[in-house]
Amino acid sequence: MSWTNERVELLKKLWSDGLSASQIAGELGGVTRNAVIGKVHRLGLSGRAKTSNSSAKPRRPRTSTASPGNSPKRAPQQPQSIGATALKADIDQAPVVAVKPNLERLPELVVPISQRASILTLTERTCKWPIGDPATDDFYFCGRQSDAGVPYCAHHCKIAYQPVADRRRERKSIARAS
DNA sequence: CCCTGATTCGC
DNA sequence: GCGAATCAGG
Repeated sequence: MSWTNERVELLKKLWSDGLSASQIAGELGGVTRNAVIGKVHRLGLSGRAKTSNSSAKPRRPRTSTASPGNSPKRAPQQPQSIGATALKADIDQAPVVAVKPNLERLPELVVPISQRASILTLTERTCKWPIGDPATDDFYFCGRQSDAGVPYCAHHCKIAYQPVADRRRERKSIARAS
């Protein structure tokens, strides 16, 4: 992929919109976030918000990576984990909205504020399990680490994708208890 | 580990 | 000019 005018314009727009380089790379397609960052710099539009005062960055010289003689051959683009992709496919089929069972009985774990995510900070690998009431300020997403392509952290995956049989059994035992 | 942008330098 | 590799930092 080359940097056509259209792609450059889109890059400029998304960058000024505050999207991260990796997000922009995803939008554009066919480029890595490194390519995006490189282009941003060449365009001279780096450094949006984040003034980061001490702009003097001593940058160490690169430790020479390959001997000058042999052709280094870039590593192939990592094709995204097959396992994660497969799992994502499964999950996409799962009745995500329908689950979240017995929340009253399952004490919601407390997520440290620093890890909580808002709709704006969710990424491919942050847990998107909603906590609290969306209609109030007391609402956030779990935001902890999740595997690539998996929408929830390990804890919430357990809850969300608990086998139906288990849930039925659990529901029965709850009914029995009450 | 995950992520972010910044920089270098072979191509 | 391009962007992978690498760096520094959160």
